[in-house]
Amino acid sequence: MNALDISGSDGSATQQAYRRLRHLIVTGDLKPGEKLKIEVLRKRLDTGASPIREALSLLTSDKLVDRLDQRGFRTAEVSAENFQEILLLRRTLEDLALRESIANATQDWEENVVLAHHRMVKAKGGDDFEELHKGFHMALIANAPSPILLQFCSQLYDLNIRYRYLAGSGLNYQLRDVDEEHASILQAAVARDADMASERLFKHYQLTGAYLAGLWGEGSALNAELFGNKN
Amino acid sequence: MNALDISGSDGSATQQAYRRLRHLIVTGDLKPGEKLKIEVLRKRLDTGASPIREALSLLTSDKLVDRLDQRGFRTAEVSAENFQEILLLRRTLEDLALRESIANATQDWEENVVLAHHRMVKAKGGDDFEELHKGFHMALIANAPSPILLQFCSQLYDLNIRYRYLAGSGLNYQLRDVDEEHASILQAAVARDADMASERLFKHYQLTGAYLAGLWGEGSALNAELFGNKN
DNA sequence: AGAGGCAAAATAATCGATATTTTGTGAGGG
DNA sequence: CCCTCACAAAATATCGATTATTTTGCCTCT
Repeated sequence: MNALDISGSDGSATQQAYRRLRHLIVTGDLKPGEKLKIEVLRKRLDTGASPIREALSLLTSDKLVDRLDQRGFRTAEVSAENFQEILLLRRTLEDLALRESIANATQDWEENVVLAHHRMVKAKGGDDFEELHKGFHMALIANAPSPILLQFCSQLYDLNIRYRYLAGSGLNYQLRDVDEEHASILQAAVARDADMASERLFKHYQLTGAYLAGLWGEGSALNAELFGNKN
Repeated sequence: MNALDISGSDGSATQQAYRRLRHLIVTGDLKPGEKLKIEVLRKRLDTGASPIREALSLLTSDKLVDRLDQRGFRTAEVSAENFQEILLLRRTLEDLALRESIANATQDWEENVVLAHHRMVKAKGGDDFEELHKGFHMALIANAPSPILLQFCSQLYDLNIRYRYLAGSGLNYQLRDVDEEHASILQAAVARDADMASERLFKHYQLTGAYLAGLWGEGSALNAELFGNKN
């Protein structure tokens, strides 16, 4: 790669393709269940077939893409059951991780959490809010001495935001006082109060879940996305 | 693929390579941290570079292989911490899954559990005991309405048996009365007694963990495997 | 008219070769 | 004597084309 290449492209062609495809899927640009033809993607991303293929393999690990034995790839289907499962697992696993993280609290960890929160608040409404929001949640649990658990949480987080985008992004997401919820979790975590932090995180998820589940019930746009076009 | 091809090879070259590499890694034939050179593996498995590459990508999802940005692949490292984490996560997640599985018990499920147990007992000492043992454990939790959770359990199971092989297989594994442990779990599950099944499963893991951890303490062969050759 | 099967097209999987990157080695300078 | 830089060798990543598989459309036969 040329050293002068300015585009946000670090890493190999595979990595680029991975990030771009991931974004297309998470944001719903590539629809659930849509067939992913190598040739089409190759042209769209202007790269070779090998990087595409490898990127799709990587996305398979993230459960964003399904591989059909000799019939290529397609984006993972979505369903109410899948959504509920993700929500439930997140609550369980992040609670677990949060408790372990606080149990092993250090000053470094605490400062990172504060920073992550600050950055998230500052970026409210911005383009990279989503990323920073994840950053905050991951920072909270980052001190759990359990890399595998953390990776599960990260993966579930990504699966979840896909549903958020399918539900019409987080546009009117701020109806609730999410800021206050975040702040109170931060405060409990910094105070090393695992029970309180856990309780507040749990409530945060409960509300988020109710919010998104609500979009389901009312003949919403989400249903169209979910069951409309499966070309 | 030729229709007359008799070898246990269904599926694509990639799938074959995946299964064979997976076996080589889990059984310790490919040592922890060992560099996986495409060219070497290509010759060893007598296939092309592309299938090898894709198989390694798939194994990355299973956490059996690490991908180093532009420096190829190597088998995942092992460590006492990693082992303990796997053990702990398995206990937590399988307990969760078991309770959900029993809560949704059906006759089909019950019969599958009984069958899986029978097959495992029958195969004691046989070549496919390992596979059937996993079959039993997965059958227990299979009724949990949570495919993602089940997949986490399956993955953790595989990571765990890798350590068992590294500890010198399960040769003298039968010192404990594992049969009795399994039977008692089966009995509790069939009786729909979630608490008792959970308690017995937990104890089963505790004993297994102690057994394997014991191999660690005493200047064992495991340490040699773990810290000996990292070529 | 419908079912079944054959042929053609589309698509995925695989291969062989090329380009890029990393790693190892040795000479020159501090 | 050690460190740094440049070059050479090795290995990986990527490309373009070939091969194998699946799907689609059409035709025949009942």
